[in-house]
Amino acid sequence: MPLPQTEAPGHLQAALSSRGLRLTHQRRTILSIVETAKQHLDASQILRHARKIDPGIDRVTVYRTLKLLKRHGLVDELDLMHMQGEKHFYERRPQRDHIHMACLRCGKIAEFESDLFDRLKGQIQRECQFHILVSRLEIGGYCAECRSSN
Amino acid sequence: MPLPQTEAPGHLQAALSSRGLRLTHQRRTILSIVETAKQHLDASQILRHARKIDPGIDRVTVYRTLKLLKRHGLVDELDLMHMQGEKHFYERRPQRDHIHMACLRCGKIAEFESDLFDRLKGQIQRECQFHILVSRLEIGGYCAECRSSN
DNA sequence: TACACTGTTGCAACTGGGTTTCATCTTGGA
DNA sequence: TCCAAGATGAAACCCAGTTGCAACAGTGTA
Repeated sequence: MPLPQTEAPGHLQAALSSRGLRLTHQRRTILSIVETAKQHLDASQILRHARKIDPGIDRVTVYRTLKLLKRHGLVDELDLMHMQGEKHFYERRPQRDHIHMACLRCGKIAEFESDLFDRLKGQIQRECQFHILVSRLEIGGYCAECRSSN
Repeated sequence: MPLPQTEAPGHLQAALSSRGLRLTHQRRTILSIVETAKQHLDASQILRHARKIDPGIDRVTVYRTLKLLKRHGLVDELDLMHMQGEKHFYERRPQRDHIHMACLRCGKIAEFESDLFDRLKGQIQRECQFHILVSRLEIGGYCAECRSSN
């Protein structure tokens, strides 16, 4: 489940400091991991990566930083249909929202962008008078490979 | 956040027994609660309701039954944007999928059905060759009342 | 109606992701 | 360089959900 290439390296750091938040070593470390991740990582994976750079970093700091990033809309939290227990996964917020499709057989996660999705959100904003801040569309089912094989 | 009226009372029980699953007292109790719920309930609320009918019922049984119902596609599990910690909420699976909108200010949950949503899922099935079993679209933001007041 | 097979229940102990508390340390502006 | 506000680490904690196991109860069969 590769993520699209980082649009702007250092973007998260810039976004944090422009909001007047402190850029500590630990935050820089965590930010760079989230920013360059090739897959969706959960908190414990982020911690493991972070400790390769800064062995003293604590899991509490990872949780706190992720919470901060989420609160500022810089990362999105995913459940990926709870395929792996209650873990949450994180990805930097993309320019354009996408849909996550989780194959319940092989576990692969695919992403998909769609005009229809954008239009749907527009419809909701208009018809429900609902101001959207976050949206999460997760789909569980079987991917093309798993459907054909067997 | 009222749920639409139960289409077929006893439907969940019928669905379970038609699949060859045992209809125990405890299951009947839990099923009737889920079936007639006026809001989205989490496991502990379901347990509390169930104990009014059968005081001996154990929370483990509630968890196991909800898992069973979910596995058989009879109920859907919702996160409601994690507004209340890591609780999961349950609703009997509706005829037609709907979107959940969670107001991050007042906590109200609204539901919305849309042709665009159905078309979007159709597009995914076609273009991604992905066979959809479950889908969950949750939106967080501000509802009409919270936008206007203040 | 009784039997027996097998799935289900209740209990207690456990798991694991995430949070709280608090003393200590660091950041970034003056 | 100084220092107040904010961030960190360590340990204890919380709590939703799970597991292992002995006892129990539906359901099909005779």
